Amino acid sequence: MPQPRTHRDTAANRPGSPPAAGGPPRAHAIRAAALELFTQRGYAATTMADIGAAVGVRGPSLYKHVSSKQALLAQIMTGTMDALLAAHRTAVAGTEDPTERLRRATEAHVRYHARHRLEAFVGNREIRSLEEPHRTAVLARRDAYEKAFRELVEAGIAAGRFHVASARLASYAILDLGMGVAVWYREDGELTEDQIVYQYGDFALLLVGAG
Amino acid sequence: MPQPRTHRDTAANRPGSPPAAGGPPRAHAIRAAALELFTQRGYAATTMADIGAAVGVRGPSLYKHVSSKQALLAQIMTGTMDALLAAHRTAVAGTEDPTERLRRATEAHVRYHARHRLEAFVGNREIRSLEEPHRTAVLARRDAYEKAFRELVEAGIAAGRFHVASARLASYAILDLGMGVAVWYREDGELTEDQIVYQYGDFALLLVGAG
DNA sequence: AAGTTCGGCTAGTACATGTTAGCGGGATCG
DNA sequence: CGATCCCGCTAACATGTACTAGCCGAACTT
Repeated sequence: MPQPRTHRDTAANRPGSPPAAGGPPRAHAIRAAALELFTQRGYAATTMADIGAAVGVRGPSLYKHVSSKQALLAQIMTGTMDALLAAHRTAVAGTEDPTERLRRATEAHVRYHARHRLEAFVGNREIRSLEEPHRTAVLARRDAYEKAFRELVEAGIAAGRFHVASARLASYAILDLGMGVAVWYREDGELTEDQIVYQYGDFALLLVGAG
Repeated sequence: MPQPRTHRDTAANRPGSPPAAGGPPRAHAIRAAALELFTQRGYAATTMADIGAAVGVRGPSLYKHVSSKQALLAQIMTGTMDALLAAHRTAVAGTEDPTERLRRATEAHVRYHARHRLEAFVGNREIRSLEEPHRTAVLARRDAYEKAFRELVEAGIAAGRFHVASARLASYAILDLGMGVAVWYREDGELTEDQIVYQYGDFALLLVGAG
């Protein structure tokens, strides 16, 4: 028999807690816990009770803050894709030089996958767990992102600055490099974020035969 | 109420079917169906009934041929890692030249991920679904594979043939390239297996600054 | 002080799923 | 021709899980 339970008085529980940007703080903590668990175990293998336990609450209590497990995933995935696209646009906005544009886009890509590795990891792997209409929406953004990179490479080829047989293959390769970072990067690893970012930027230019 | 069912008479059902290598033909068909479904939906989201339906049989009937869903996954994963390690050993056996060894290892890596993309895909993504002791066994083989690549790069650096800041980073990059292939490669795509293999072999040498 | 809101909790519902038990038909073997 | 084996089936079991219903205490509001 479970013992009788009374209310817990955690820091996040107290109404006096610091009001965070981006919605109620509790909902934010739940999304963060879900993100971690989705990364570790996968969406299907994560239960609402697991997520609840991670924030010090029973499974059903989560429904006071989020509408469903699927909504939790959808928020994570669409937010991630939007952030990635925004980072890309900012990166390429500053210059018209093809080499510099590709370098900056690659650096932004890799930096995002290192700094937000959980989001990027889940964003890449759980597309199949997303139900419609969110899946279509996320896939559309993914395609747009991929296309943007491919066009960057094509522009460099057209300008005679890049020398590579297939723009498609080169852009896939660069994108895959970044996604790999989200898999193995650790903040306490032997390579710093900047080291990886700059090195991978160089790799991208080598791949397309620039300079 | 479901209608009464009688025995189906599928090709794979008839005892006179061609005896295939590698065990009873029915068990092989089940593994193949499981592989495809694990790829599409993930291990946790695939049910025994799904696998059964793919081979024209009810879920429980599968237990006449396999011992459990987990065993199905374990067979796929350990078989894949063994095949990958074997391909690597064969690839590097022919020469002592660091550049040529890295090229051949990369080509073998990429070719495996293209030709056996389902196995490679599941092998990369479902490690967390593997229970002990299989998970530890597969991870050990994965580490060995990764280490073999890193040592290939280190050997080239030591010989003064490669010029790259971090052997670890370069080997991760090369391995990630191959894994990406398993995600997007399609037999009917616009790039042939050989085109990808040779191009990626070149990419690997560019990354490590050979030549 | 009374009422309202917030956000926990337990209990319960509806359903899905891995696996076992046991049945039965057809092919093979002696 | 009878026994056995192979391999399908349905039924059932045990468990797990997303989510709903409804209760209740504490804090905030007026």
